[in-house]
Amino acid sequence: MVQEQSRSEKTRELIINSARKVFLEKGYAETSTRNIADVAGITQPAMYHHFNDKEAVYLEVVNRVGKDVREVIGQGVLKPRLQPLNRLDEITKNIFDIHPKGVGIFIHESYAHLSPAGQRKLGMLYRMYYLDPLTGYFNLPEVNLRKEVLPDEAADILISSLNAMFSSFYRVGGSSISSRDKGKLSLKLVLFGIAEEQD
Amino acid sequence: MVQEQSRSEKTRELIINSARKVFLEKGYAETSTRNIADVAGITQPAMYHHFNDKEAVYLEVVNRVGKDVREVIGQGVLKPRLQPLNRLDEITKNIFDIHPKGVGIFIHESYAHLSPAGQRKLGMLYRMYYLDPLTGYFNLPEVNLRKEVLPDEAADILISSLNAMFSSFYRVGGSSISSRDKGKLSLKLVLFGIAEEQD
DNA sequence: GTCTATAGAACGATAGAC
DNA sequence: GTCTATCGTTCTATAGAC
Repeated sequence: MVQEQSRSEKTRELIINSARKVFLEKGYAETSTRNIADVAGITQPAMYHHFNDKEAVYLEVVNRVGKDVREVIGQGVLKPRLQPLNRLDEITKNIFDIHPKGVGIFIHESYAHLSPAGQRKLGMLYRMYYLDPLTGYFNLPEVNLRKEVLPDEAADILISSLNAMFSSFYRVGGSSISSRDKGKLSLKLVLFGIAEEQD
Repeated sequence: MVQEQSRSEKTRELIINSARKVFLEKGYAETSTRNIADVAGITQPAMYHHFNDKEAVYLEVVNRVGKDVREVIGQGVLKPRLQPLNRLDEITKNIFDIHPKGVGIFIHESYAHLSPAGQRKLGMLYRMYYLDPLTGYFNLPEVNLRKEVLPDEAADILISSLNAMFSSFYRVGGSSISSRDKGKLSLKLVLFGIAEEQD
């Protein structure tokens, strides 16, 4: 049952998709409502006919992006042919493909600039679309977490630590290895550490 | 040979110490020149008699903070009585004591808001005061790094990953363990990973 | 050396014509 | 539903009196 889209709905979608590009690239604080309007090809005040304020646009974008993230995590967790490590490698690769400048600039750095209500909502969306699906991976029987770390903590640490390596000043593994292998190496470092375990 | 401090030098020191508090707490972008002047008890334009611009104040602050960081790392590396892990635990505790909101908000998040010359200088200061001293630790013969990771990469990963855990939405180890033990646990997770190594 | 006053730019958001 | 015009705020930085 495909519903015909009104002109207003089309413009609203256009704004969301334009905002998605800019918010993912620059984060909430560095994105102006004029940036979004320019990409959408409308004037800045026209945006306010479709959304109450900048925060409402952002949270709708997080909702859209989050659904994509949940989808790629869900796909990855259920791939039975792959070893667990390769499955997680595919998951994290897909997450960072969605976030060209990392997850932190899109989610974590935006948090402080929202209203209290917006902060609560962002925390909820982050948990629902990023952390809970990843917790599903760490709950798999074939994944062995260290006993001090709970599955939902592991999900948060994984995203935050990978993001830190992703946007680091330096580059892991030297300049000779491909970015694909760097992702896999970063993942191994988060999972198994940067040092050899002592006896 | 103690030199008497002129009034101008005293005001300059006052500005730097006030700016240090605010920059460490909020980072470069969220700190206004009025914030700094208010804490110093002067008017905002008076600052411009002592510094060319906001960036110059920030880079002088990074220079001061950085010297303190190099100092606590140097002290920690040379403590021969402690086991290497306890030594690194003491080092990272002291680094994060200097940065009440983490290293990232002070260094990494400021980078994008500086001029190209300022970015080069910040990168230089970060390497000189944070990474190089920590590389000294990872070069110690009793520290066993994973073979894929070079000592200077380890230094960068350590600071970035600890910072990510420090400012994470969630809290490692549950609410029952003290923040002191959380620091030690976070350090272990960076060094040895969050998962059990496979056979 | 520090002040008042203000320039000049960017921002989020609103008013009101069409 | 979209536009032009503009309000009110905040920001870095400068001009010029004292």
